[in-house]
Amino acid sequence: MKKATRFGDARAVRMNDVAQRANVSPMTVSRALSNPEMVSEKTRDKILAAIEQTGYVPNRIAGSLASNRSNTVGLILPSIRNSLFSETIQAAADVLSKKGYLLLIADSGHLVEEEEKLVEAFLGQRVSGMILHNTEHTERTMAMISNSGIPVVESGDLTSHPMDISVSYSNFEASKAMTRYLLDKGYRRIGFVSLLSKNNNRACLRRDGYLSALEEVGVKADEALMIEAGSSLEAGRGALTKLVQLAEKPDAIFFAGDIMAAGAAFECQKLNIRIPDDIAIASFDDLDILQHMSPSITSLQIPRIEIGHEAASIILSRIEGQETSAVTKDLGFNIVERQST
Amino acid sequence: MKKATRFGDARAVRMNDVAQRANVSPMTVSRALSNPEMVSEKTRDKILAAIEQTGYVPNRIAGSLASNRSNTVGLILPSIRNSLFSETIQAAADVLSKKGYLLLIADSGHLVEEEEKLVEAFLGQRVSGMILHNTEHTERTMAMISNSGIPVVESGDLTSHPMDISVSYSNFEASKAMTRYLLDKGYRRIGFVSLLSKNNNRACLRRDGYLSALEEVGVKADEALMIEAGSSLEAGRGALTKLVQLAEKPDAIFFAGDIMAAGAAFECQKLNIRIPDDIAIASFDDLDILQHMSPSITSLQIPRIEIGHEAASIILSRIEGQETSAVTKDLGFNIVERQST
DNA sequence: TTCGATAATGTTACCGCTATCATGACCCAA
DNA sequence: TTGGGTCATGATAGCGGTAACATTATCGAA
Repeated sequence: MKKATRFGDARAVRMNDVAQRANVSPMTVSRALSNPEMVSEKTRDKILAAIEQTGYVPNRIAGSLASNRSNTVGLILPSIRNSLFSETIQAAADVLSKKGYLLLIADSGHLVEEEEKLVEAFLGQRVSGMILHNTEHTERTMAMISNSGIPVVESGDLTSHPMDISVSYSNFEASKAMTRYLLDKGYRRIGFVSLLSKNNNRACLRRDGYLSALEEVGVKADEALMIEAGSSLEAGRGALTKLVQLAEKPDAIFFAGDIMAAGAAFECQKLNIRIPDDIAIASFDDLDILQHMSPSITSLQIPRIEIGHEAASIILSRIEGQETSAVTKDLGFNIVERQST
Repeated sequence: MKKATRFGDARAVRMNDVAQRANVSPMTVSRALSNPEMVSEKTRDKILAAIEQTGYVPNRIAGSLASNRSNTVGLILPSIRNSLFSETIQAAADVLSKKGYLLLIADSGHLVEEEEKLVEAFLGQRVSGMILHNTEHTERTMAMISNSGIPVVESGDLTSHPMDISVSYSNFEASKAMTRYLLDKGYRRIGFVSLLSKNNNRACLRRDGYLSALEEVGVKADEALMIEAGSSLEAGRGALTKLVQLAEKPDAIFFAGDIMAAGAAFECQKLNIRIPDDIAIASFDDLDILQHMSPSITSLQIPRIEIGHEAASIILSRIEGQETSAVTKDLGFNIVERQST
């Protein structure tokens, strides 16, 4: 069965066509486009005119094949849907597009096997670099990456053993710091609502940070105060409901991710639980809405834009041949204190 | 100055290498990968083993060049940052990745000139299709697209003259319907907070829908009730503040986009303005948080996921050669009535 | 036995561009 | 005048695959 390629076969204008029209060799056209200064002004003008007339669009596929370079960079996220990432994506895309690079984006659904497939697909596209918002990978993923020789940034967490480049903040330290902050405020029964820890290393690290802070201060962790919830307003409400029904209620709750804290705050409003008098609330990600709620909610400010920006910048400088050997860039975090604690 | 290509020159394994190791011709390897059923099982096993051993990753760039097909689809958004789009992106990515296609995403910053550049870049990559979340384009953009012959979906608004395929809902009708709904509820001084209309056709269409509804019912539009605001919580608060300070206060406000209604609701809380008793509030996009707030906020439910899904599906079927000539797919919208009106 | 259909594999050319080296034009100092 | 430098351009040979056609092996029916 022959596929009816009814579309896409308007035979495209090639460099050769432009060359003929301009009365030069294809090579000169190529130069006029990628190294204009190597071509005399007169010739260049002729060529540009010919391009204009023919509507020529250079075929980067052919160019990439011939030059063994591509102008794409791959980005793999655990979930595109999570709007927290959109600032990171945008920041990366901005930096890259300024240098003529395009961003290939894909979604691993938090699965390392899926990530493996995507890495392979990206390498197949001969991306010039990759950003992985994840620090756990399959053996094969790591083998493929180290084999490829392209710059790769891991950005989900600051890892001590990056494959190549690490640009992030420490989930463990951030979580620990926020817990410390609550402890310093005098809270002692601190609930901890984790993201689903399955397939999510960052969720585990945050929990460990929480536990570590408690331990340092000598507060015994209480399993009953630690629950997991999906990343939604709904789940946040549910978690809050559960925790306030305990016989020994928490005096504060640290929501370790996403939008859960907002859901919980909404639920408090509904249940007439006063924040922070009855219960304090702290959040991990500093979503815009947290500062607008009444009361406004204390949270960790994560350098999301900087991560995208730095990751892309480092990749670019690597591509351009700058050494910048193995890099680990800690972009830190901030505790933004608000009314809720 | 020679660029130090210290990275990326681990000379990659080629199909030829695999072929030699498996004692077959490159062509057989190619077939084993893309049409396995054309190769005998024995040969296929040999080839797969060779691939495994060498860690071969097919070069899609070369494949695309030779076959004149690519496995990428381009998506251009006015702003990646706007989290409203993330569901659309994800839905499209899901559909595409199931068929082995990758998504190139870029951001036009609401500028048609930027869109033009991106379209050119995408065509340069020989994307198999494109999705543009916008219905206004430069002459050149349209020329390039119609020239390319690839399937292109416009998804920002249901337009009567799509370049090729239109998958969306009608901003005009949606806005009009919501305004009608408010009018039917008995509200007569209805404020309208628009997104910045500059470079944003959709914002204008929504405003027109609002005006049209008013006109139909014979309510005279009042300039004082119509203001523009950026798409942020902050801007929503500001808009509300302005409107309630008017001598003749509105009895309802329709926030025609993004997250502004939530900001306004927060502000009401702070100012002790009762919703809907003192003022009713309606929102255009049905963000998750609107249904969780107290009071919950009436809004228009836009088929964001369906748009991504349909757009990608139609493009795929076009690529595969199905006719589906010029398509206009109206995915509609829903008014979700809640406590705020 | 022989021929043609079918399945499995190979050969060749070429996709559209760029790296590399070769060439020609021009200029100036010796 | 001549030789060698510089600048602008051209010719050639791939990049790593795949389309299209060619070839060989295999097998059953005539």
